[in-house]
Amino acid sequence: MFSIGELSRRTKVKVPTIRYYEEMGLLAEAERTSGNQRRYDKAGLERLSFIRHARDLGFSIEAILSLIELQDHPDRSCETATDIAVSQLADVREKIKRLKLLEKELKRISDGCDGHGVSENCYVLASLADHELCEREH
Amino acid sequence: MFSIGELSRRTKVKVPTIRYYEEMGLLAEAERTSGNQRRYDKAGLERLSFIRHARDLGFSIEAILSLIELQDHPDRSCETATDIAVSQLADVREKIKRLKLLEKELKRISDGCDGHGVSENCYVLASLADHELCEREH
DNA sequence: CTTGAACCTCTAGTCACTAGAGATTGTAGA
DNA sequence: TCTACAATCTCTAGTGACTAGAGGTTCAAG
Repeated sequence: MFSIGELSRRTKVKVPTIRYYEEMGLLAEAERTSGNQRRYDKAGLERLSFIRHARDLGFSIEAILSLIELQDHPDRSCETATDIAVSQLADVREKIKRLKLLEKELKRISDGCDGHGVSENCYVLASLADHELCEREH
Repeated sequence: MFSIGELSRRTKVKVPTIRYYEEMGLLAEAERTSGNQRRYDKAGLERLSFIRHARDLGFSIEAILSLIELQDHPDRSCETATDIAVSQLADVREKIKRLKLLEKELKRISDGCDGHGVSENCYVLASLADHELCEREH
């Protein structure tokens, strides 16, 4: 049995965040000492690792809640879990696509400027002001 | 002179968002009709387009505030604007890098599952639970 | 038995909006 | 000119996923 601080150290999840996860129903309510402090065991550690890992992968709290519900009903099909992962993947790919376009434009913008006065037509400001200067839609 | 709704239609920025930008100091306080409704001119339209474009590129409100301040003091060097753009570009590249790692892992995860029961070792759930299954750190 | 780090709950703040209530205004058609 | 009613106004509260701080209590080492 270990304290919330120990759990925090082991999982790299901050203490208030752990309490927040409990409040959100991601973590079961922890056992308490006679003095009302939370105590965790290996199961708690594992669940928090799961949550942290899923959050790192960009899953929303809500999605994780579904995943957890699934774990607690092992009779159901794995399909839902796969659906959630697949939709997460689509999300990530969309984000990458958008960011790559932005990267291109930002590179173009920041390469165009070389430290002259703003009054003499700063390319950064001009580019932002005038969408016509973009190479493509975004 | 046009209304906030018209401005919204032209810039694709929602009406409450326009009011929010005004409150945040990104947009100057608009002129008003005798009945207290906001009226905008070409200058307002241009500034809002600038803001929208910068937001699309992921600049924070705070960064845009700096950029606007720069526009209003054309005597200063363009360097600050370039710095902001360059740091934005670094941000975007970092995000792309991270997302690509996630994409890889998510692909691996969602490919591994084919609809069998969760109890028989669903790969999605197992992967999330056990970081050891990751190909690399994230 | 004392000290002080760690813990507790609670409220409020973050960012960039978004939604809704309830009241007022602008404008097009009769 | 009157009447609808869409659009506008202000204000408050909610979103997601935390983070920060106040003020009080408990645990564990010395």
